[in-house]
Amino acid sequence: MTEPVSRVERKERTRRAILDAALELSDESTLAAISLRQVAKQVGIVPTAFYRHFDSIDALGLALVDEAFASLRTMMRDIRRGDPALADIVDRSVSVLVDHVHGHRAHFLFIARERAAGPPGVRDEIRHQIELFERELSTDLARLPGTDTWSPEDLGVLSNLIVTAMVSTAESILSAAGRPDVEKQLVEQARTQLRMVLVGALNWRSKP
Amino acid sequence: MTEPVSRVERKERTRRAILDAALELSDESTLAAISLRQVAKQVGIVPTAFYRHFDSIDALGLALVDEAFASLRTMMRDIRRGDPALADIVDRSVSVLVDHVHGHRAHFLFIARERAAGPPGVRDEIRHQIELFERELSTDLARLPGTDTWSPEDLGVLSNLIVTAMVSTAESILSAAGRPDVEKQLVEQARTQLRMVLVGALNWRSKP
DNA sequence: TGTACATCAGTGAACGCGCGTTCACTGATGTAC
DNA sequence: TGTACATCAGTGAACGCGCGTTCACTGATGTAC
Repeated sequence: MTEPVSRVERKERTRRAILDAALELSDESTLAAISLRQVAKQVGIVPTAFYRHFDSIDALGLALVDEAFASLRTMMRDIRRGDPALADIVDRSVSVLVDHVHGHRAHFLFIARERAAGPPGVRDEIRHQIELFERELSTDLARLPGTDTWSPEDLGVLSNLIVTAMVSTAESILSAAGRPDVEKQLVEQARTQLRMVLVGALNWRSKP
Repeated sequence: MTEPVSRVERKERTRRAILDAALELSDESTLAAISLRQVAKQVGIVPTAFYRHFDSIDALGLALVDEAFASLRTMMRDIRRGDPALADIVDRSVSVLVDHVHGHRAHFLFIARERAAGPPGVRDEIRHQIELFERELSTDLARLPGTDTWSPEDLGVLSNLIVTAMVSTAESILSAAGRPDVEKQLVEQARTQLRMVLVGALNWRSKP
């Protein structure tokens, strides 16, 4: 019993299949090295049908960036939710990050690769989105007790340090796929790093 | 008056030209997206002559990784030299890093790109080399006063955090090329981050 | 409800082009005697 | 010093292949009346 499917719905399914195929293919290489024909073949359409959905591989790349960061924002909301005590903020944050890396493996891999090697437009967009994350984190940090004496600059610097460390943690976990012992060690390392940074932060006083 | 040139010397010059051409081309894209023919054209040799020097673009990539890390080791030696007091270790390290990023711009760019998006062999080699750096840094850190009570694990974790932050700083500086005000801010940020981390480290006690 | 027409996702042939790799070659440099 | 031969970096033709893009098309779905 196959349901009847509208034209719009069918088109959306193909679009979805193209995005997934591109994600999967760039898993083993990078968007810059993927051909329109490879994507079409993987989807099971003729190469020219690609143009019904995207103008070029680059345009497809920008769509993937949007998707990936949408899922990252979900993650940030997950971390904020519950308004946890300072004591377990580290454990909670790392756990949520690790869960999302597993749940959105392809998206994380895509961002990690294209951040460094994607087409210029894609690269800029990723850089910009990460900056937005840092600013959001700054705002969150300003609400923590003990940061009253901090300058806005130092808050930004701290938030950049944390985001950098977490991006690096996510990348390491991705490359440790299939080795649970290595991953466990990486998770422990991430927690210790965040704690070290927090110890530094709590003993920090901004210059006047 | 042109000097006579030996066959060996001539070959070495062409090899050099191939490496430089690949560095320059991967500047705008990534090794995975560069063709043997593009490299040959840039060098001014016929495509087949490439094989006199390298088996494939991947082999060329590995040679570039070796080169780039050789220059990074020079940098590490520069930082260690002079056995500086704890007080200015941060300023010295950041200054040396920034100098080397400017002096070896192409190599740093190459590593930054290929670390995330290069051919698997190249990626693994870069990862391995960065690990070696972390271990070296661990050894250096163990010599600092105040780390007597630290476990080897925590030393490794700290050294990973520092290397991650410095890699990220190098990448930011590269993408701030031509904007000295932005770069100045990034350098200041790197210094503050290292100081924050050191404050954290000095107040840290490893679990028993 | 039935008919006639419009829309448009996907098709398939065709194009010129750059790709990696093979092969037999050339001619300057190097070596043995 | 002069000659005969070996080496080997670079040449150039040729190959089959996958590339992005064009174009006119098909036929199922959607819409107007």
